[in-house]
Amino acid sequence: MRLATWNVNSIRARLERVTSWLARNDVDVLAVQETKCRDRQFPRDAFTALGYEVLHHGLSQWNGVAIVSRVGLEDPERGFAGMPGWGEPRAPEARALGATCDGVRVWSLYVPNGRDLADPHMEYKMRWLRALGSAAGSWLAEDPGAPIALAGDWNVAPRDEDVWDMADLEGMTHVSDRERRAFDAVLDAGFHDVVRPRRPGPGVYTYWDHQRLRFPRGQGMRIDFVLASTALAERVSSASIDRSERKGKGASDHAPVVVDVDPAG
DNA sequence: ATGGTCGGTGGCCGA
Repeated sequence: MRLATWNVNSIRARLERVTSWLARNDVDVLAVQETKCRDRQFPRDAFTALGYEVLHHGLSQWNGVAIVSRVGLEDPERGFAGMPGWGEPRAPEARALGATCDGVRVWSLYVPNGRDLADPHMEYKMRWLRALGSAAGSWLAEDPGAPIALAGDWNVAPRDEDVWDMADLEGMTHVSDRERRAFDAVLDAGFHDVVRPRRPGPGVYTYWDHQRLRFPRGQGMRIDFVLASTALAERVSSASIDRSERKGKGASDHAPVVVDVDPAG
């Protein structure tokens, strides 16, 4: 099974890019983030025409997550148990969507952007990450051999080599110690970054800000991950980042991350 | 030169 994750930064603006990429790359399951639309606005027909089923969770013009699959899409879950909300009063946002695809529990995740270390959004991001780690840990406590993929835009660059220059990012979000600790807590709960061992850095990124000409300058960050449970990680045969999708007019600011998974033994 | 671009939307907000 070929599994991918991609923050598309508006599915309606990116529809041609995404569908043609799917058709060219033989992808079975795509976890999508930042669809930026409500359910009724999601362009389903373009995917069903290619033989995919679509599961979408969107509540407004912000956020929005989807899973597109041609190998099944069972037991949908919108949000996870204990997922924090935002606002006053607190309300859940469309940032997490789970479904089982050919026996693999796939989560499409869009971790909140902290904006600034002193911004209230930062506390929200921390709450959200900790709750995700806790939920993911409980799934494995229940079934240690479960094949689970936590796929998405984590808005955290967990190691120094995941960014172009730590000096340029001093005092910024994505690289702070507490964000990194929260990310590492998910790994400690029994999950594995299956891309880095196969795509060693430095200079391997998934995101380049549209602002400040980050892409032409090679100033990227690796913030999109497929974190696989041990049982799933053992089945991963290859992994890559399709940097070519960041090129040209009409590109998202993120590139797709692709993982190949062997059939269950 | 400390900005530069893209989305959503509706006359700014979010990344």
